[in-house]
Amino acid sequence: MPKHSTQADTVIVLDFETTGLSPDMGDRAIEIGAVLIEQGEITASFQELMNPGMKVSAFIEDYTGITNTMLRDAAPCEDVMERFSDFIAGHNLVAHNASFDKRFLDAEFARMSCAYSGDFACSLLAARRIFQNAPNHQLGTLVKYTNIPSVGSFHRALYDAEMTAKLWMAMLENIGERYGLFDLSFSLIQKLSKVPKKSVHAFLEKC
DNA sequence: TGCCAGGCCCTCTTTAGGGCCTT
Repeated sequence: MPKHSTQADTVIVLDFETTGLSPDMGDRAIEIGAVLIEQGEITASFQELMNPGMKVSAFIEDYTGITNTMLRDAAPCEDVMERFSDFIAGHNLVAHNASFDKRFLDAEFARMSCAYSGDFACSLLAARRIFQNAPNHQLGTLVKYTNIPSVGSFHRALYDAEMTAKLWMAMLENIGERYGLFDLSFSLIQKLSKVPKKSVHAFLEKC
């Protein structure tokens, strides 16, 4: 879908579980989870395990709870990513530490000559500016810090995507209440995420 | 043989180093 047709009032929040940290070093995706936010509510979701064609390490099995046995019968990455491409078509994208998920999305899509039209925003960069007093900016810490109810398992793709989506909405609400901004655009949060921390207040005052 | 990420961001900075965050 051409870039100019990206829907401005919706966003997809996504999270990858992977075999490691770097697609450039041969790491692959093993699970994708995502939710669609429309008008402040989660209205759709996507979750699939995928077979990376290699064994995952004991560390990854322990870290994610995703075992080699679970992946043995999963669909190949290419099949899952083709379905995921349809799910995200036309939407802007959000992830916690988006540079990580963007690298894997780009790498998996590059293997199948697939592209996407949306822009990325990073909930980690935004949270570092909006919640400057949080103990740290790991997803789990921010979920507790913002009193988001949490009853699932972190480090599974759909749950992390859901928690990131709720964090994203909490950040929009926080800015809205503090600065009287109730028509926050995706691009404004992108710009906020590049503002020096000490200039965040002045930036939002001008909006 | 041994090693292996990358981007952001702060500071004791910019001719650099190291912590944070993601799996």
